[in-house]
Amino acid sequence: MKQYWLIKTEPSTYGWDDLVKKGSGMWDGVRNYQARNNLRQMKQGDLALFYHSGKNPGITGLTEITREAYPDPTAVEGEWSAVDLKPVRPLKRFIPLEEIKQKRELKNMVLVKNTRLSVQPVTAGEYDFLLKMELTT
DNA sequence: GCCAACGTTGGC
DNA sequence: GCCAACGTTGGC
Repeated sequence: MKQYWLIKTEPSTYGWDDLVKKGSGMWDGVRNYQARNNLRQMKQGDLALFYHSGKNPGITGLTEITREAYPDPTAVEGEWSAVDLKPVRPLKRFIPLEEIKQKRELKNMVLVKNTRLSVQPVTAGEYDFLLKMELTT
């Protein structure tokens, strides 16, 4: 069964445009155990929503996991993991965090409940709802 | 730039 | 094993 995820990034460091420019990316540098464990759960073909944090936070695009967890080459110490992913498409419109927080259907999203987790699971219900939001204004 | 929330570290 | 101190993330 396909799983859904949400990955956060600071656009000034590495944003959607960077990923699109390169065509694919290695998701490395995760240094939080919960986030790492989520990375390790990812399967090839899983979809991950691409979220920009910082100024004007929200979801910008959709990505697909192309390589499952392997040791993070940027880790000098400790057992950390990285995955590879590629952009699928930008969302038809940017979905701001502010709007997500207003939806009753999304009030249990990890994004809302645990704002600081950088790699998090998204339920199928939440995923479907977000894709519907994408089509409305 | 501030601060709340959370994770990690280290003393005991 | 508890908890205070500290560092980091990320919304505002």
